[in-house]
Amino acid sequence: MLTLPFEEHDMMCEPPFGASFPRENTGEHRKQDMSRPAPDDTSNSETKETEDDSSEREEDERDACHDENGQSKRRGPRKKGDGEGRVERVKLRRQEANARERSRMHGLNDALENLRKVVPCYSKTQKLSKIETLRLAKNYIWALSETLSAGKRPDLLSFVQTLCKGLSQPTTNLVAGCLQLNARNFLTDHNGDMAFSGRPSYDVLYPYQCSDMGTPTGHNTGTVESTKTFRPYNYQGAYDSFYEGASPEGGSPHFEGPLSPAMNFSGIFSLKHEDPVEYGKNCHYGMRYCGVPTRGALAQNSMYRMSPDNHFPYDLHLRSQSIQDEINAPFHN
DNA sequence: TAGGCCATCTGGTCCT
DNA sequence: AGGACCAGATGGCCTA
Repeated sequence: MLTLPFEEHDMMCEPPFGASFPRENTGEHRKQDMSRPAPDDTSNSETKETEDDSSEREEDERDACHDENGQSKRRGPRKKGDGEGRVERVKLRRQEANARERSRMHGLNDALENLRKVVPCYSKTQKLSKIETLRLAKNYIWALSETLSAGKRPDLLSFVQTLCKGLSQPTTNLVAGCLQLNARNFLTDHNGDMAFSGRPSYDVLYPYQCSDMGTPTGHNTGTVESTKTFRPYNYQGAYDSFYEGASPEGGSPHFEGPLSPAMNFSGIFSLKHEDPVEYGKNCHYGMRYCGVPTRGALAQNSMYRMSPDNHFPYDLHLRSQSIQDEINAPFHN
């Protein structure tokens, strides 16, 4: 059963046996196919082979099978009619199989895209790679499981360290950027384990101005676009959102805005989302110096904000003093 | 230009 | 027999 329409294709130009067979002769045809994943490309008239061409080629290939004496290696009568019909059926089945395979892979990619939306670092403009998406999702699940089993709020750093475990450097930077933390603090050691490097330097403490929600200064391996579009993690000290979260399947958020992390980090986590515009306004995530004009407004809403008198290593200041104390505790000890 | 990522084609294998 | 799934090969695109 076909799930997608299919068109004539040049696939039969391929060598008859095995994808590993050298394809020097098919390179030009393949170039045109590769230019666009859409199945319609297969209808390209320049690459399309007629049935007659195909049959003739098969005949040529048969004739080409000669021994050193020029004698054909093929024995017996040729069933030309049946052969053509069979070739046609084989060709048709191959086209159908290709269409199904494309459809299957598209479904797989759709699922992966949905997964991207529910892991902490999501952007329409700069997507995580497939492998990184899977790794981050695994880490995310692991981190959430740890949180649940511990039965208490985790500290931000250990959570992010778990989140970034095994991720590539660029992805670590992106995730760190989403969380408004510096990637250096989450770098893996030589064994692949996370290693916290200690108190960050000044540029880590004050990596950027409030107007920019991007990746921390000096660690932006992403594009300029990414620094504008990644919305930071929301480390929010509130359990109440936990049961409000939409299911990843049914409530998968769709942000038309620049970006959206899929969750709040709140000790307990949820998929609750805020207006993307508000993310830009609120400067929720500390690690940024929030400008004076917005500071007053931020005082009520920001999870973290710069504060000259607090002792948190990142100079983060929590809205809730109790939460702040809890998170700061490990660093005071 | 090399390397990473991706989409697609392809043949093999398993299952219904 | 035919569909689903898988892995290898290939070439295009993008970025450092």
